Amino acid sequence: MDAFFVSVEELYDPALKGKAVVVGGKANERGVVSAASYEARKFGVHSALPLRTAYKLCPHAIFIEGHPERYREYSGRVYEIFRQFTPAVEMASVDEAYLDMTGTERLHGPPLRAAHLLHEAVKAQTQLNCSIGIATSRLVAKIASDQAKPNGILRVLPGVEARFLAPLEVRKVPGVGKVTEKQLHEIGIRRIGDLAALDEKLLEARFGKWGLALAGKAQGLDAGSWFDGEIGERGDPKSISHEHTYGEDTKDQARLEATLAHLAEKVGRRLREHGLSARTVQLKLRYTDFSTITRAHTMASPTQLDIDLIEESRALLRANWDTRRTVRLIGMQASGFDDAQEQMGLLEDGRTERWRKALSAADKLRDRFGEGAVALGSGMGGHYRERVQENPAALPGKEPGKEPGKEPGKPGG
DNA sequence: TCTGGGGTCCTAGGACCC
DNA sequence: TCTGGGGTCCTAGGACCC
Repeated sequence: MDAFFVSVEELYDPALKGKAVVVGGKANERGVVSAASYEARKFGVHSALPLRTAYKLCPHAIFIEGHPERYREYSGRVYEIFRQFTPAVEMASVDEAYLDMTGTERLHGPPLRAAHLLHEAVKAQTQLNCSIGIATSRLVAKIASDQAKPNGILRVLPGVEARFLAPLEVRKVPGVGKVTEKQLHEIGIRRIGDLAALDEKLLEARFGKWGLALAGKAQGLDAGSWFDGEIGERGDPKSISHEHTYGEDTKDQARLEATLAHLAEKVGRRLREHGLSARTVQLKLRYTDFSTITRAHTMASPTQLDIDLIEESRALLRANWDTRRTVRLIGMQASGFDDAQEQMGLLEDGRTERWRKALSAADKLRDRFGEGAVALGSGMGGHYRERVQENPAALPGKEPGKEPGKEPGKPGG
């Protein structure tokens, strides 16, 4: 999709059209640009640029927070359109997909014709622009679609993949970022053609397994890369995480623990939505100097309960936070998943069952009244555990309690 | 410039087991 | 007693993607 977030925002507010628009947050906030309109890009604004820098480059731009729900909704709509063209659709991200069109020629005609129909269908049904790359591998199709932007279609005929790639900068290869680019430049490789001309053994010696994959990519092959394999639905996630960067760094323990509890609830909720239980909980801390640590703990049995995630992550915080240092970011991640359904019934005791029911009731309230509707009574001096033990069936977060901090979405009860 | 948030994959070392 | 080899699991960090 072209300038996806900005384009969706324009559907809701047509006055934005043709203007310099930056999605990602306010101009003076900590954060980076998620998407910039083509007008804003003229001033050098691009995604991943710090918002404060974007403001300096383009002070007249309209800065908006963005609406992730809207992007997910439109992502779902385009997915449905794609599915009318082929059953083999894989959403690679919210605004990017691969379609395996093998064997659809009788239905949709030759590749360029099919792509044109697809382009029209997306435009007609969503009013959004997209760009399409057509090729014999995902790698080349992706690069072709980049080259086709904005709002274009580009086909790389079978057999000319390497010739198409040769003049492009190595940075265009997905997987080659700042670091690899620099390393390649150091040995005199600037274009994909240079890479293709290089001896595979040399690349392997210098970059290991990754070098071998790189050699394949230079020829336009998917093999050895992460999108090696069939195009199809993505399975369950391998990790679920949330993190938060403070507006100003903090060393207030109560505040850190309150934020952590809130993050753990969000992670717990998503585990339950996916029907997953996690064995490993990871804490992440970023200090003021931007140095970042992660500390993990693996439990004997998996969980999808907020209370377990809160306790695990809090223990990690207490054991690993260097209290002399101010914290910029705190985050938590759950991984090491088991299918939750299998666990249930087998291991579930009375406590676990009551918690699961209470949490699913809370999840339903959040569905109806929004994310801030309910929260576990955590960060209130750590007394929730005792209250729970007095009355295990109590709905978590029912009592308003005192506001411990001003973390996002922290409700009044 | 002053650096988000949600992910994936890879590497490397250590513990532990047979 | 001066020290194998293979495998798995866990942890920490880092590159990279959108």
